Amino acid sequence: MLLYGVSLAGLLFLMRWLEFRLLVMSHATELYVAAIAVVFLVLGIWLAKQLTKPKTVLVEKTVYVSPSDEFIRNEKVLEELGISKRELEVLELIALGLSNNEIAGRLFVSLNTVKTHSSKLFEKLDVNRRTQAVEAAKRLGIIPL
Amino acid sequence: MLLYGVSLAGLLFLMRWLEFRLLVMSHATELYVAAIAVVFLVLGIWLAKQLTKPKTVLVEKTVYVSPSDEFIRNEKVLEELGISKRELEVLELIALGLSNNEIAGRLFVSLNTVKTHSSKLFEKLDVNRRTQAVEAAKRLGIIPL
DNA sequence: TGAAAAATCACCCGAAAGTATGAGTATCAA
DNA sequence: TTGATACTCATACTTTCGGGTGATTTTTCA
Repeated sequence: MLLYGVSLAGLLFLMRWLEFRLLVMSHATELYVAAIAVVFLVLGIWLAKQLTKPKTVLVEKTVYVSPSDEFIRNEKVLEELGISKRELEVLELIALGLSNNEIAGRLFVSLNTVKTHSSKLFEKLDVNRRTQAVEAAKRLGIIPL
Repeated sequence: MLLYGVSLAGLLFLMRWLEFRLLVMSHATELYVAAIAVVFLVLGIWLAKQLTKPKTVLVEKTVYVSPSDEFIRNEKVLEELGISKRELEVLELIALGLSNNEIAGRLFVSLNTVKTHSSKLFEKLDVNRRTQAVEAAKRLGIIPL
C-alpha cells in the first residue's frame, strides 16, 4: 500500500512535469529552443573534445647553451683579495681582450690610471701578465668563464 | 496487489505518453527541436574542431657549446681559418697565460718563431692582441673554455 | 671630522708584444 | 721536379705592457 502510494506520487509528479514541459513548449518555444541549442552546442563541443585526438605539433628548437649564462660572482674572493670595483671593471675589460688604451677610453680615465689599476690587480691576483690575470680570475670565479 | 499497482501505473504512464506523442506530432514541435539539437550538436563539434588550437609542444634541443665534461675541438673552424698545428700549440700556450719567451722555451723554438706564429694566428683569427685571440678561440670552440 | 681606502693621474724605463719583411728548410702532392 | 704549405729564424722597428715611485683628489666610514 505504501509502495502504491509512492508510485502514484511519482506518477503524478511525472505528469506534472510533462504538463510543465508542454506548457513551456506551447508558450515559450523560443526559450526552450535556445536552451536546447545551447545544451547541444556544449554537448557537441564536449564530444568533439573527447573524441578527437589532440592535434600535436612538435616544434624542435635547438638551444645553444653557453656555460656562462648563470654566472654568480664569487664576492668572497673579491673581498679577500681586496679587489675594488674599479679594478674589477678593468679586469673585465682586460678579459674581453681590450688594450689599456681602449680600456682608458671606455672608462673615461687616462691610460696611466688604467695601468695603475691593472698593476694593483696583478699584484692582488699574484700574477704578472694580463693573460694570467684573466686565467686566475676565471678560475677564482671573479669573472665568467 | 503490488503487481496490480505497478501495471496500473505503467498503463497510466503509457497513455499519458501516447497522448504526449500525439500532441507533439500534431504540433510538430518535437521534430523542430530535434532538428535544432542536431544542428547545434554538429555546430558544436565543428566549432570545437575549429577552435582547438593545435597543441604545440616545444621540444628544446639543448646543445652545449662546450659541455663541462669534455672538450671537443671544432676542427672545422680550424680548417676554415687555416690554422696550422704549430699555431694551435702556440695559441694554447698563449691561452695558458704564457709569455712568448716561455712559449719559445716550451716548444724549443726561438722567440722570433713564436712571434711569427702568433702574428699569423692573430691574422687568421682577425684580432690583434693575444687576449683577443684567446677570447675568439674559446668562442669558436678551438680551445676549451 | 679625520683617517683610511679608493680612484685618479703623471713620469720613467725596461721588457714584452706585435708588425713588416725576407729567407732557408722540410714535406707532400700533383 | 716543381709548387704549395708549414715551420723555422732573423732583423728592424713600433707599440703596448708592467714595475716603480710619487702625488692629488674623492669617497667611505668610524
